[in-house]
This record gives sequence, C-alpha cells and structure tokens, in this order.
Amino acid sequence: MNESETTDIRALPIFAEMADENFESLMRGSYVQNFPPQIELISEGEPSDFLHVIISGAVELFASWNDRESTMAIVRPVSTFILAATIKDAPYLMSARTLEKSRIVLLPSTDVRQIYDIDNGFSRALVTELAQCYRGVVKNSKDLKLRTSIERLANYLLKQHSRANGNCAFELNIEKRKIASQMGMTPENLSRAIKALKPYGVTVTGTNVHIADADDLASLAKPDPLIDDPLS
Amino acid sequence: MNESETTDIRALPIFAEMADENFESLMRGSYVQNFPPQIELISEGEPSDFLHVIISGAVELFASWNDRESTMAIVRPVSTFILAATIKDAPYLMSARTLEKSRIVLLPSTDVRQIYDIDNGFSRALVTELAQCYRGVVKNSKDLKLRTSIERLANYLLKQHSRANGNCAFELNIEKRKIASQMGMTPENLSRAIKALKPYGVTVTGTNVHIADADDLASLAKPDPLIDDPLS
DNA sequence: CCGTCTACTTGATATATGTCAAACCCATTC
DNA sequence: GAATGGGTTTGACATATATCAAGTAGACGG
Repeated sequence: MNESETTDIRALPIFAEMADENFESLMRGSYVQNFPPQIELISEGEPSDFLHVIISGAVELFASWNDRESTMAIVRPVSTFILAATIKDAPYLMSARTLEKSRIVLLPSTDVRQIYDIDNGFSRALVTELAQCYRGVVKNSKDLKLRTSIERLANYLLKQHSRANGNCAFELNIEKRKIASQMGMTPENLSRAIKALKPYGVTVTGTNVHIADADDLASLAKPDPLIDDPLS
Repeated sequence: MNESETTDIRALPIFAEMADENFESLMRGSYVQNFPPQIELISEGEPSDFLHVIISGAVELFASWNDRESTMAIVRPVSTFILAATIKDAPYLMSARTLEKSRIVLLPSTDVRQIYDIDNGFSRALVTELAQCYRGVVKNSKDLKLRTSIERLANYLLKQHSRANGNCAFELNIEKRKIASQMGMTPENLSRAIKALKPYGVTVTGTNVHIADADDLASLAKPDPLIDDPLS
C-alpha cells in the first residue's frame, strides 16, 4: 500500500478520528491485494475475517436464496464494506465480487474489534457510520416497497443525473442487468421501463443516457430526500 | 417512571454498559407518557427530538410516499426505536404510531448525543446495537427481493411458530392488514396467500393459526438463518 | 475483417400481484 | 337485538412483472 492510498483510507470518516498509533497498528496488520474482475471476495454465511476497503475498481454486494440472486449494492472507492458483520463477529449476510479490476485492503476483523474496544474516537466514528448505513438500507427498503419499477428507475436516473452535475447527458457506470437486479427487477423489465420513460424525455442508447428535461422526469419520479438523498 | 421500568430500560444492551451517573442523568431528563391507540408519535421528515423507548403496548413504524403507505416494522417492549435519526441528528425516515395503548419513554436526543460523546461504554453499546439494526434491515431486504409473497408468509408463520415455542397453535398478535403491509402486499393478497398454504397444513381462522406439520411448511419456506434468524 | 460471445432487446405469453366492489363476519353500541 | 362499523374475505378484473424464446447489437479476440 503506498502513501497516498494510506492517506485516502485515513481520510475516511470512520478512520479519521482514531489515534495515530491505533491507525498505524491497524495498517501494519493489513493486506493489500489486486483482484481481476468477477472474483468472489467473500461469500454469505462465512465468518467475517476481514473488514474490506476498496481503493480502486468496483465491488458488487449480492445475496442469494434458493437459487435466486439479487444485487444489494455496488461499492465504489474509497469506502469500506461489510462493516456490521465485522463488528458483530457474525457471518456475512451478503457476498461480494469484483466487477472490475479492483484494489482491496483487508483489515483483520479481530484487529478492528480490538481497536474499537480501546479507541473511543474510532468507536464514535463507527456509531455515526453505522447509523448512516442503517438509514441507507431503510431508504432502499422504502424505495422498493413504495414505488413501482418505473418510478424506481426514474429516481435512479435523476440521482445519476445530479451526480453528473446536472449534465443532461451521462453514462451508466454499471451493467444494465446489475442495475435491474439492484432495483428488484429483471433485465427485460428494465428495458421496458426505459422505454416507458421516453415520454418523459429519457433516451438511453447503450450506456449513454440523455435526459431532455429533468423537471419533467421529476414530475413522475417525485424524488424525496427521505428516500433518495444519500445524505440526510 | 417506576423503579421496575427503570430497571427494564437499564437492562437493555444499549444502556447496560454505561456509567451510573450518565444513565441517571439521562433518566432525569426523560419524559414518560401513556398514549391511547392510533396516536402518531412521530412523523417522517421531522427533526428527531427524542429517542423513544417503548415500555408497554405496541408501536408501528411506517413510511409514506406519494399517498402510499407501508408498514416497515412493529416494535414491542422493551426496546428503543428511531435510534439512528437521534444519533445522526437527522430527520426521521419513518413515522410511528401506537397500535395499542402504550407507555413510552422519551429521551431528549441532545442528551443522548451528549452522553454518547462522553460515555465510552454507551458508545460501544451503540455500535453493537446499530450493527444489529443494520443487519436486521438487510435481512428484511433480502426477504423482500428474493422471495415471493407466499414464501415470505410461510417464513413469517414459521417464525411466529417458533416464538410460540413450537406449539402448533398460536395467535397472530397484529392485524392482518399490518402483516400484509409489512410483507409488501395487499390485504387481499395476504388472504389468498393464506389459502395457498392450506396444502402445507396451515389453517388460519381469525387470529388463530394452526400449523399441522412445521417440516412440511419449511419445505416450502426454506428458512435461512441469514434472512430469518433475528440474531446472527 | 470476420466470427464469437455476451449483454441487451423484443415479442408472445404466463404468472403474480393489485384494484375494485360486494359480501361477510365479528365486535361494539345504542 | 338491531344497527353500525371496521377488518376480512371473495370474485372479477386490470395491471405489473416474470419467463421463455428469438433476434440484435456491440465488444473482443483471433
């Protein structure tokens, strides 16, 4: 791990407030690895041996049951994933695989738990982080339970639109089938949902999205900070 | 608040490890109130002024969007609710209403945050609690995304069955329409799902449930600790 | 430049779930 | 004991979504 990567990790809210010596001890015990795409990093049900930090690339969190599979989230740098399992010393609830070539830091869970027991800055940061994660999942549930697939898509596109600084043209950075799964629908249904948004000025060709009139789309999407705002 | 109630609250994992003086100071600033059924205790979007602790009764957490409403969870004594909003000092993501006559303790959020800043036992307990809550919502999402409504119902009934100590007859302690909403379906659909479980030995008359053969039902439900186990 | 692969799309169809209206069943009240 | 009212059930129907099968398009490697 080079110095700039260490700095990036240190800058994460979760690590920012901890004592230097504890952070360094955490880093000393860590492993860094580069993974090719489509590698399963962890499997649900396994004990959580490491807290993962993604430095570059992209990782999909997914869950399975009875031969069905669903994408739960896509994680992008720089951030940690599967924090709750590490804290609780409980089995992973989700599996993770790389979507692209990715660089991942592995922090032994025992080290994390040990340091969280002695470092109050760290444990306070964890409280904030977990509260945020919790709220994120609740928002996701609300999206799923209160909206149809077309409404979910409309809101997803609006979010991407604002991430592209409001530019009317932007790219999808994930495969459509992953987007579909994340939003709880099939790829075929996503295709049709995209078509259904055409009257609202949405054109998608390949990975290129064009939103003619965001207000028009918003009239359908009715975005709500209590569902769609990643902060708050 | 009487002494036995204070003891019950103190026994909650979240409060168990904090210093006596901090717990007492938290309690001194608290309010206790009895509410009749169907009272809206908090509304989503409002700033989170209090951490709530339910002492007796039952509270429904629900969310709304675009004139739709969905039950997110039912909270029963003794436990806290809307912890994450209090910690983050962020608006509630869910509303809450009493389902029955309920006794609720209100802890001012500023007090909670202030004490969590100085009491390490409390902040560590919060980490564990929030990690648990997070995992709870993730499990709920998996249930929603990976299962059909009949499968969700089958698993719900198996869970109630084991809560009734494996007794083949037990009572539903919530209205069916709330159960339906919690599981992401309409009351009509729930009615039909119940019928669909008849071949698996499930009979429901009013609030009485009879499960002839739990193994038979489990062959359909395929319960999974990574979805259905409230612990782990 | 051509084949190959994989994601994506499309159409036809099936299934799941929602909606609406009416009937029903209790429980409560007057 | 009749009337009221809310929750539940049922049936008929509409809509949303999934499935299956085929075709298309783009990316990649030879």
